Amino acid sequence: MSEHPGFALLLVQLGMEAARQFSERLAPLGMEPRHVGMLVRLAANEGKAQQVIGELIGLNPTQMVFLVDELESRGFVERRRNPADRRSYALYLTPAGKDMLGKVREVGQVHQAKLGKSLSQTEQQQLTELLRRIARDQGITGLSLPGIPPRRTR
Amino acid sequence: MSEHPGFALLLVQLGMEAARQFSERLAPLGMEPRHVGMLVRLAANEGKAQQVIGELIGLNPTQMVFLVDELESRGFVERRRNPADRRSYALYLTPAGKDMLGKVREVGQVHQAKLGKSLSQTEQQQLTELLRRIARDQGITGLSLPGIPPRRTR
DNA sequence: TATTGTTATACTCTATAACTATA
DNA sequence: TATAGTTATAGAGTATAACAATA
Repeated sequence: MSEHPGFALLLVQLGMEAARQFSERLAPLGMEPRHVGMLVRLAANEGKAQQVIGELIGLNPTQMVFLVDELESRGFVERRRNPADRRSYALYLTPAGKDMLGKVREVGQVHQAKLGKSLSQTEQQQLTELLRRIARDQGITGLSLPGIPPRRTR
Repeated sequence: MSEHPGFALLLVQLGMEAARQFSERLAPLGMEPRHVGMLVRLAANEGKAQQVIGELIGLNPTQMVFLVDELESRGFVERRRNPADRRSYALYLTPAGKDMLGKVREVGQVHQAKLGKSLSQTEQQQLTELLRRIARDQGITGLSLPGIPPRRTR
């Protein structure tokens, strides 16, 4: 087990390492993985209610409050009252948020390139295909990133 | 990014899922991933000092105290005073600890089989080979499992 | 004085429950 | 009464610092 780890253990270890490196590479942008999950999901679901977006990312209402607070205070996300139901907020990406999302995607590409630099292009495609098959089989659909929770500083 | 995730994101997501499932499958044995890390490392390093083992797993002296406490109270690990240096403890697996390690390895095999059930044997070998290459390239050698920390109940 | 293992403490993360304002 | 979002609080997880025994 320790000498010749199988793919199950390798997945866990590489997953942790990939997350750690991604987090490190996001740091210069002042972003963390949980912010990325939010921006990506929001880009595909603008105008939906805060808690609806939260369910898509896998965050509860409480976590959403702080995460949206952070991104709103940095001008990446906007809360707009829904006139039809004044209890709920509709969430939108601001232009600055879209810019940041672009930068984050670039970081993601560099990140993946460095992670896979010992594999050929063909091998990277093979790997992606194999992992996708497992993910589909295991019912992994959402964009769940290590859910480091929001900080309490308003 | 959300539509067709690359292997970097897939690694993170599958790694988290694999860890979650492994943890679930260990539960009937009353074990958690951090215990497994300890037993596996200890099997290959019996008689070494507590803090030396700790470094191999990536746990600090404080965490080691609680983790060894847990495993010792369950009769899987034994602390023996080192006559040459009475400050340090040499750690050993008990027979019960070796039995448990065997069961844990079985769980690990079942776990991997279920995780890879949508891949052929050949594909599983391909995947393992590709992941090993990345792990080697990224300098991942140790047996680091999600380091859920020990509980404070003595 | 330095080191092994231990204990105490503070800090962060996370989940849950209580609260407000609208419905 | 129920729901969206918010705030408060308590429990776990984690890192760090202080401590006792031995070297």
